[in-house]
Amino acid sequence: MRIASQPLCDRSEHAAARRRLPVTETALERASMLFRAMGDPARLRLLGLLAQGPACVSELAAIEGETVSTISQRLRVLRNERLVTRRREGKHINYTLADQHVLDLVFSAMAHASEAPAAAGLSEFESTKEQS
Amino acid sequence: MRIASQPLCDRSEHAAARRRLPVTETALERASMLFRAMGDPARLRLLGLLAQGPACVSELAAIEGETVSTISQRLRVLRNERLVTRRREGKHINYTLADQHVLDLVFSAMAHASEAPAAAGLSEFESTKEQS
DNA sequence: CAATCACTTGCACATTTGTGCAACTGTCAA
DNA sequence: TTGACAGTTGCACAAATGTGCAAGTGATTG
Repeated sequence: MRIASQPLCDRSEHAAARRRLPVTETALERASMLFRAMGDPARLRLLGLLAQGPACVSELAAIEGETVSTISQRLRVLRNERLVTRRREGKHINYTLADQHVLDLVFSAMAHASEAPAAAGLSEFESTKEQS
Repeated sequence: MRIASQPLCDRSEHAAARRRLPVTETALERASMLFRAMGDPARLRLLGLLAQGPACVSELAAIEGETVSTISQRLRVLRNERLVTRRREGKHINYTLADQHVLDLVFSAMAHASEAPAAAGLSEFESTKEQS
């Protein structure tokens, strides 16, 4: 089930023109897990809140208007990808962004997102100015 | 079903300590869609390939050992988030990374991912050095 | 000790997502 | 026009994901 059944085009010139990039398979796998963790509005909003300062679960639950359980689950996903860090302080457990890196990621994404008003009815072909 | 039913802790000092951040709800929504699009190993691998140069669908299908249909679907998701661009050239349609921005995002993620060897059995609390 | 607060987790359920097949559109060449 | 090639899309199905409830852990207080 992994073999392309349709006939292939022959475009090996392009393959030759590729730049070499150090992209290992495992790094790619991890990066995708990281993106997936951030790929949920609710979780991303949580990161946004934590970007403004540390907070405990029930605090976040109150702000979001969700159950503590739900928030805890969301934080668990973020924690699994080391996006947030947890520290016990007396009765509560405080969550914080793991590092500035995370924030950069979020801002980069928002920058990209605000450049183009999302995809809806974009023309079939963005530009069409070259020879056959 | 959106009201926290458990008793809340009172930590308003933290709320006061938050830094202001211009994070609109729609920007956040879009960013999460973007992350979601990148949150799949197969699609991220596609971005990795395109980072090395433009390619057409069947070329990518051959490299990945997948059906043309599958690759096309994956590219569609990336295209919806404006991560890649498409241009007809004769018989084929060439895909390219939309901009350098995208590459930065991927590299940032991989940097973060390689810092910590993914989460598995990390200690319950990363650090525990403060008063009650 | 028991009671309470703060949080986590097991489970069940509905929703979303990814995939391939088959059928479609669109391009080029004879 | 016909045929071959390059991609896309509708559909159905399996797998993954997000959610809340209820029951659990762990720390603090009486």
